[in-house]
Amino acid sequence: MCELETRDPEMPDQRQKAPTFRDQSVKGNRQMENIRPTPADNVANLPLTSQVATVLRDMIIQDELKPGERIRERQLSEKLKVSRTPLREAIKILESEKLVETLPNRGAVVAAPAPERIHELLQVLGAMEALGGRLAAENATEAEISEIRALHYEMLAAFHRGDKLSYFKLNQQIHKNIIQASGNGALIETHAQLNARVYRFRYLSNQRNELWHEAIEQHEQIIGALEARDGELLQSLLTRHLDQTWVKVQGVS
Amino acid sequence: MCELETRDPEMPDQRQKAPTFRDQSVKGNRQMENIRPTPADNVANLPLTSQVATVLRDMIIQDELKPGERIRERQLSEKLKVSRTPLREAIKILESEKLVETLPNRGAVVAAPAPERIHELLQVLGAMEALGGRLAAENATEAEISEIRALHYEMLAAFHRGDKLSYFKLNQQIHKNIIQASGNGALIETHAQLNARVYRFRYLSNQRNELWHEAIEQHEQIIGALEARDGELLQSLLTRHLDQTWVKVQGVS
DNA sequence: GATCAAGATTTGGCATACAATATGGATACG
DNA sequence: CGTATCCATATTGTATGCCAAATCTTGATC
Repeated sequence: MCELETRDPEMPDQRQKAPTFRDQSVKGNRQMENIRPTPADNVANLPLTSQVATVLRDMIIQDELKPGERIRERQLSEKLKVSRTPLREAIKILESEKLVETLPNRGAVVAAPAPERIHELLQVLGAMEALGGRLAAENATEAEISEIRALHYEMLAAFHRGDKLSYFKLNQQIHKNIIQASGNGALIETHAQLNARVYRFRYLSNQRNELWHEAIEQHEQIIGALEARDGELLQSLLTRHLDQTWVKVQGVS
Repeated sequence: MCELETRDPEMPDQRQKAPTFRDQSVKGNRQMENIRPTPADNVANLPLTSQVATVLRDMIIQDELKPGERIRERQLSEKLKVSRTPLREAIKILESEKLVETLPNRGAVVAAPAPERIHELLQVLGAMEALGGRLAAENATEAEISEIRALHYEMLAAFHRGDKLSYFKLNQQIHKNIIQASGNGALIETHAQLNARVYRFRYLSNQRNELWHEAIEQHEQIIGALEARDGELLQSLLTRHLDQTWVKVQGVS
């Protein structure tokens, strides 16, 4: 017993790999001479599990890990320079976000939702945006509305430049801002989580689709309704908008 | 999740460590003579992490773990007779379900949402039920509608008996069935997850409230609309129903 | 009485061990 | 030649011990 050491003192090389800076923040050292002001720390010193989950989530959403692809724990943990423990915990998080599926004794694979599933998700997302629109019409500040209008013009700019990527991201941002203007935190979270599940498909659809002008048209109406604070109209516009998304996404799988 | 009984046959004693099963498994022994039938194994031999998550979830929803209460890993892992590894993974699952919160370096506590949060959740839930109702009006089978009607009468029975617990559970079941009749899998999942977060509050509210007859009245209309397959009406009834829930829940925290 | 320093406890994370299962290839058999 | 069986290997699931960092507790000092 007592499988003593086997521990070598040059391990620091082994552990600090990830973007974690957990360094001298102990109490004795209270005067801050050249300590970096640690505004960015709020990102970096989160639990490693959360960081790993974020990385994985981005890898999946950005198609770096393809749907159906298997996630091998050891291999990935080496690549990310973390141990299996936080990686496995991160996988559990993504699993309950439905971004990965795990089969008993066979590990995790990136979720590959069937087209019908995407349709379902878009329906739910549509209901969320409808609610968000209704609430935003009541609660949005003028500044929020102005920002949305500004984003809309940026999107128009990207549209006329043919910059599909910027167009897509601004489009997403506009919807996100509308939801955020609702002031309903639970809605914001739920919407974000659902959106992550369809993000990749909407991205792919955007890449190969020529229905831009219709979406532009709809956005114009949507923002108009928001500025007029017409909740009912906004609600129905958003629902229809998401239905249209399904048309565009269809067949991309 | 989180409804009628069927709980606790498997949980209390966690001794399915692999007492048997390891000897003549793969050999030519194809017919199984006196192996214990254990049809419940399909539940019991899920990954331990999932089992632990289920147990914890039930403990939280059923108020066995109180909001704000701290979850000490080692202590709880001893109590459940599992190691810290699956317990920690289970906690991550519940964390992303928002049933627990974890503070960095201070571990997990049972979520204690502010009343305003509950209101937000009920709004989102209302939007989901509205969607569910609309879809159910289109897609529900006659059998599903009949079952809902039957549950309604059971609920009336419980009402007249003053059996609050049964009333509550049947009420929940009815709403769950409506959502299920929508045929939208993504909606079913999302609804269940959100519902878990407010379950306890609705339960407590039900225990100490005298607005039963109004809810009964509303349910009558809801089921009528479903039978008439009037999606629009159903949608608005359900939204209003959930708004009313907020009135009842208010002040229970 | 306030402050600070030294334990005690707990979480976060790593590494390792090992059993159970899955996978893929080799082999045997028809 | 094809198919079924068996074994080696890889991988996951779980347990366990360890350690560092952070938090909490306590006690001592001024």
